[in-house]
Amino acid sequence: MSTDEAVALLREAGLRVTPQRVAVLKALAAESHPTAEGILARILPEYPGTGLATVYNTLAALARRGRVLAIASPEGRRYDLRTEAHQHVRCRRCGRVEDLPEWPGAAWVHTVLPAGWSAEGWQVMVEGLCDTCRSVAS
Amino acid sequence: MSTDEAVALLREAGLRVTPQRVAVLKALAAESHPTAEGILARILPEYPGTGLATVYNTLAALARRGRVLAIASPEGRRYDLRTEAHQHVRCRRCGRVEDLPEWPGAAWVHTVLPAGWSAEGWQVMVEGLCDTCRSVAS
DNA sequence: ATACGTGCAAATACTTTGCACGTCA
DNA sequence: TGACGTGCAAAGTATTTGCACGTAT
Repeated sequence: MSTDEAVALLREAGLRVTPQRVAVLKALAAESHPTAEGILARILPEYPGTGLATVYNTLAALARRGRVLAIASPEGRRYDLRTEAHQHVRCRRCGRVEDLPEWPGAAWVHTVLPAGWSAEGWQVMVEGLCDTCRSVAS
Repeated sequence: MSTDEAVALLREAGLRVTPQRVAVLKALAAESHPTAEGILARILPEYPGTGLATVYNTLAALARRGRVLAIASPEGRRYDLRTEAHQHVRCRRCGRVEDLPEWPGAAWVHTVLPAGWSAEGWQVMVEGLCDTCRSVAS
């Protein structure tokens, strides 16, 4: 993601543009589903002194506005620049997360909700082992 | 779940039978997808003094043997007596989780994995608002 | 100018672990 | 009896919050 794109995204979201926020967005685009720590690690070389709290604050602000998706997993949260892909595979050994192509079950969702519930979205999480972890010991 | 069923489940899993573990299993059966705290709260009246660590230990032991499923969500983990249902709805306001009937497209999973990955399971999490939260303010 | 964002540190969960004692098999 | 489980407390992690200072608009 270019700086200009990051700036535009922040403005559209109604957030002030700061170098740290631009850096968070670039880190989100550069790495697939990073953790907050992973994002910070990517930012520090360019902006030493950036605080982890700022990363969390930025992610929370973006998530509240629907620009970023928080993915809960047993190894902690990971973040995703929200695209239309809400289906992921997670490696049970290393926690890595990757996208999957679109899930064909969207119509099914609306036919099976318990009475009185409404659906606003969904996530599919496939669990398995990634290429790297499979090639290492078992 | 009856005491006898709980005892049988523990024996099958190769775990020692203790009153606390039986109580954890009964709590899991009595409440839909409780949190560790919720399980403890349900146990305390009958077994005052039970420790939260014991609940976590029991859940971890059962999860390791595949008798219980840990469900990660932004509001923390919830636990489920493992049945074959791995599709859930979660209320975005109160965090409640309920089961959905089986999604008929399991075959899809195996056709979309990234190269080199293997799949061991999957979960579908639909997000929305539950009946109670919908009827309260917006 | 002023509201919002930042960095630090402290606070808050939530979950795991160490240890001495008790108990199931 | 001996290994495993329990309860308590302490230790980890992960995330959020308070506050004084800085900066984007």
